[in-house]
This record gives sequence, C-alpha cells and structure tokens, in this order.
Amino acid sequence: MDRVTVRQLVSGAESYAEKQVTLNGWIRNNRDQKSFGFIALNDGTHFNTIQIVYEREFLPNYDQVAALGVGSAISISGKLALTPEARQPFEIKAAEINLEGESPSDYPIQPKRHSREFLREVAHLRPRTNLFTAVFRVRSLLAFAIHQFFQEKGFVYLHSPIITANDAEGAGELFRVTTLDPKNPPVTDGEAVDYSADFFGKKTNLTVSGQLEAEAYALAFKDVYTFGPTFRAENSNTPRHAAEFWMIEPEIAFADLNDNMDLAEEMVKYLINYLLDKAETEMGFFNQFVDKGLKERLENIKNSEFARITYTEAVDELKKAKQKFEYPVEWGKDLQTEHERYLTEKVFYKPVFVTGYPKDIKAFYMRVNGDQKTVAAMDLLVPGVGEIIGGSQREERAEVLEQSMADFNINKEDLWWYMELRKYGGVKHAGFGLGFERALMYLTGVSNIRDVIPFPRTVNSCEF
RNA sequence: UCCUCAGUAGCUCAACGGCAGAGCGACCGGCUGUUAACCGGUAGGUUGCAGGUUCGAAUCCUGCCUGGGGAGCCA
Repeated sequence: MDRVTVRQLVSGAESYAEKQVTLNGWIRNNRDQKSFGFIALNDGTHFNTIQIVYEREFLPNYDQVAALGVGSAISISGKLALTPEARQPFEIKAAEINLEGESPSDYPIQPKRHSREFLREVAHLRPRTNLFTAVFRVRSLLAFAIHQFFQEKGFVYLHSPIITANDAEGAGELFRVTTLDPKNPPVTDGEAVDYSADFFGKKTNLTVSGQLEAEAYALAFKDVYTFGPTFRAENSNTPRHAAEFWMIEPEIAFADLNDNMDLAEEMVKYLINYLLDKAETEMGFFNQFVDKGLKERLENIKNSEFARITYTEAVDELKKAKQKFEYPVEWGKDLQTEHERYLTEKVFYKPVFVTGYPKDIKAFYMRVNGDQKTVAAMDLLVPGVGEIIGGSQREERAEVLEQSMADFNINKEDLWWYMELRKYGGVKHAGFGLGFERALMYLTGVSNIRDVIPFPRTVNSCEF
C-alpha cells in the first residue's frame, strides 16, 4: 500500500488509478448523510484538498468518522478513483479512516469566510485556511526565486550581520541590543549610561540594513546580495510597515544607477514569471478571491518597460496634474504618498522609477550628481503598494563622501572601514533594497503586510 | 505620533432612546453523490471596560482599551 501526498496525486493521478493508497492530513470539511459522507482533506503538500468518500457499508467506525470535526487529523487508506465528470478530477474511496488527532467543536476556523482581523488573532491556526495556505506557499516560492535569480547571475549571497554598531540610515529608530540591567545600568561620571561596559563594549542595535557591509563585499566579489531579517523600531502603524521584515539588498560594483535600475527591473519581471509558472494554483486563487485584476496586471508588466522619470520631471508632471493634492508639490520636498500613487496609478499605470532626488532628503552615501543639488537615487513605485524598492549609486569619491557625512552629522570615526573602501580600490558601485513582504503583497494582491508574515511583529503587538 | 471609523452570540452582521435578532458555526434529528451541501429543531448575550445623562441606554456624552483605514516615517 502506497503512502502518497496530494502533491504526488495532483501531478499524476492516472498512475495511481484504482490502486490502494494511504494519506495523512487535516479535515477542512466533513459532511455525512445516512449511509455515506465526504471529507475534504488537506495534507499540507498542496493548496488543493482531496475528497474522501466514506460509506457505512465499508467503514466499521462510520459513526465516529461522521462525527469528526473540522481541524481533526486523520490517516486514511483507500482506492483512488478518477472522476473526470466531477468537480474534482479524482477522489479516494475510503477503506479505513483512523483518527490521529481530534479537534473539538470549539475549533475557531470554520468552513466559511473569516475576516483577516479575526484570523490574525489565531495566527497559529490561520495557515490552515485557503488564503494563508496560498500566501505562505507563495512566500516560500518567492524566497527561493530570489535566490535563484541572483545565483543564476553569479551573485554571491552575503550574510550581513544582524547585530551591528552602525546605523545605516542615520535615523534613530533602532532596537537596542544590550545585556545591561535596565534598572541599574553602569553610569559614567556624567551619569550617562556607560555602554563601554555593555556586552560588545559599545552601543549596539539590530540591523536596519545590510547595505554598508554589502558594499564591502561587492568591492571583493563584484556582485553580491543579502537576504535576511531587518528590524525597525518606527512607531508606524500602517498596512505596509512591520517591525521585523525581510529585505533583499543587491550591491553591484563597476556599475552605475542605470545598471542598478536594469537589475531591479529584470528581477521584478523574473519574480513575476516564476510565480505565474510555479504557483499557478495559488496565483489563480489570488486572482479570483483577493484581487480580480492581479493576473492581467502582472502579465502586462512582464511585457512592458518600466517607466523612468527624474524627480524634477515628476515634480513638473505633478504640477500639471488636474487632480488636487492635499500637500502642495514643490521642488526640494519629498514626494508624498498621494503624489507617488498618482504617478504610478494615474500617469503610467505600471511600475515607475523615480531618480535624481534632492540630496538633502536622501541618505549620506548616495552619489552626488554633477548639478551638486541631486543624488543618483532611485525609488521604484508600483500601483497599489507604493515604494517597494529604494536604491542608489553610492558615493565612491572619498572627499565628496567625507563632505556628505559632515553635512549629515555622521561620525566618520565610526565608519572608518567604510571610508577605507574608497581608499583601497574603490570603484563606482550601486545597489538597492527590496522589501520582501512588499514584493509579496504586490505579487499576491494581499493588501496588509500582517497577512504575508507568519507571525507579524508591529508596534504593541508581539503575540505568538 | 496625528486624523478617522468601528467594537453586539464562537464568526459575519442587524437593531440606532422603549421586550437584543438573523445567517453561518456548535449540538440533536432527517436526507443514496455532496463539495462554503440541503431540510427541521435546540442551546448560545454583563452589547469592549469605567463613569455620566435619562423614567428608561447596545443606541446619547466623557475617559480608557482593542482593532481597521488614512497621514507621517520607510522597505
């Protein structure tokens, strides 16, 4: 008797036709009648359930099986029957059904539609629903696709540190890493906390970006990427922000901003192709139940050039717009969400790169353009989600970088090693950060980041 | 952090100053191919919490808590 998975059956049921098979799984739905019943079983290996038909005539424990609730784990043995006229192409005629783990009647997941908000409260059980089965199968595939894309191109995968003493954004919103006693920390003469007595002998935090370290490795391996967890202690409560998320950060040497955008565009298209090919069932589900226009939109993007526009052009475009904006558009100010959405959703109807932002509103490491006013930065805006990529060509000229650091009040002693990358064989290089979850949202149509992270961490929320 | 909306049965919602309800789920029963099955019945409530107004509050007012959406910040 063959032990099989639904995945195996879906990929070739014919070879099992009329044969005895054994399956394990969890009951999604159980309906019984007087002398026969049906179980929809999900065994975890495929999005689809398999229908189990059981009959009083053949099952000595028929009444026990008929009483099994949703969520129960069972093992079943029976004959595989092809049913080309039915809604499902095959089913199992059960000869034996054994209870492996019961699920009492207070099991919170019902065979009906639940709100996303409710399912977040049962995040340990929600992977047993259709939506989350699809989301997390795709999350796994997307992670693999990212590795495959970069590996095929010869990029080296870099594990940048999780604990770090540098603050790549120059922002203050970091999770402190310390072993000091919060009630009674060691104190210097001036009564400040004495971090030299801390575990690492200095102030440390969880990483907000692996970029600076990636630059070091790009200047050795030419093309590298990081892909790992990232932590931001921002007090932002939106459907697009989480305190713990994953980020992909490629860094390429002997490359400029155009090479960077070409890479980003190629990557996004690769990921779309990968999912449409490898996750057909799940993508079909998203298209039908989550975002009706999803497939059409993704298909269009595969075949179109992403728009590219400079910040200055974007400002002109926005000033010409008939639409009224809450915030006025003005050269020198950052684009508001409403402006970004207008550009990607009303002007271009597709992903758009915006480049050449004013240097005052961007990070210190971005390469200063010839006009001395803008930097070689690029953001990729996509309809529905907004910014999913932020990147730049890096400042490789030591003296210009030093000036920028001074302008941004960044202590160059702390980044002595970063400066040395410019001193020893420094070359032009560029890179970007892709928010993994934001990409996942964009590619699945799921509109809240809390629903694409298994156990999301957000402000005031760290359950599970 | 600011703005805004909402918290009523396990879930999704109705009742909007006058007896707290429905569908789904659960439980009991029926049904020879169901598939978010269908049909009949039963149970299930301190209306988020604390105050206040009123003869009377789920409903109006105040504060707090929780959640959603928008903004800022960003990926």
